[in-house]
Amino acid sequence: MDRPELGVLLSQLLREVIRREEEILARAGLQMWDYVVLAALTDGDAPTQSQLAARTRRDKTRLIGNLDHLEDRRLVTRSPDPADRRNRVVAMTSSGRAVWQRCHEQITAMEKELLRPLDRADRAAFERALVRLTAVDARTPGKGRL
Amino acid sequence: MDRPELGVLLSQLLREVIRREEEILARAGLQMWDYVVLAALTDGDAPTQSQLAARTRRDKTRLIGNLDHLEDRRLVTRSPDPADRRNRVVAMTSSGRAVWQRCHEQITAMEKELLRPLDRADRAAFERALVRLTAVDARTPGKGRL
DNA sequence: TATTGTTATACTCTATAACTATA
DNA sequence: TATAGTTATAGAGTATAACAATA
Repeated sequence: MDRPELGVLLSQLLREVIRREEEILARAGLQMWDYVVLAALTDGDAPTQSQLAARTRRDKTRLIGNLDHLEDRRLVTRSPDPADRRNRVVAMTSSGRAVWQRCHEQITAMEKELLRPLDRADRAAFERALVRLTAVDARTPGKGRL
Repeated sequence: MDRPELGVLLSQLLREVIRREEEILARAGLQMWDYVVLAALTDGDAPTQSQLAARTRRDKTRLIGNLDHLEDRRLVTRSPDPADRRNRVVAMTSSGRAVWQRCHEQITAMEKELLRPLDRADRAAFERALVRLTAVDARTPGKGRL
């Protein structure tokens, strides 16, 4: 059975996911990449901005605007590391965590709604497949638009 | 069971698909969007460029560069419609079809390789799910970077 | 006047290269 | 000298508006 190419299917689906996600994030005053950066801090503080850039697969220079925005809104802090004052430790504030959590919950609900057309088995298989496929190979560095 | 958000998984996977696809297309001297436009013509000629733009969900002005490129390489033709000479009928040449076919085969092989980590049932479910999910809602018009 | 295809302009996003402050 | 973070410059990609040809 012939199906459209993966590139077509995936870009179409991702576009829709982004559209719905931006709607949610806009209500919280966040842009997509703000949220990505914020989300990367739920695992724990970033010892340096470069490290955070690598974690989010973004260029360190592109990260700065997001951090400025998040810091202005008191969702994260940048504090010089006393041990090496060139480094800035990036940490989530409690307010930042609250904003992230609210967004994350809404996104989870959005995803559930999006996947509703699938029956339970297919949905499980779909999610399992996605996780499996993205675990395959070493991630490429932080360039590009995705 | 918690999994990463769909946006993360899909963008990661799409990035990898694009990376591999660009490698294939580069060998044929095609850019990604050239290929998308070319592929859209396998279903049949486009009566107007606007119609082709809609078909590929691209802006009509962004289409022009691709058509210039494809026409230079004699992969498509643009001919004024005698019935309404404002319109240009866009058609694939036989050479264009051959180039497309070769790329398409390589891409199909690439996809098979990419999906190899999945067992047969999951792979089928994954493809079925993708097709189902992209059929859900009316496609958004031709703006944006995806 | 309206429409198709094209060109021109402005704007956004990304990549690269300076620059600063620490070490 | 080298590194983390920042700022500045240039380039690519996209959106919008103007334009020429045809209806």
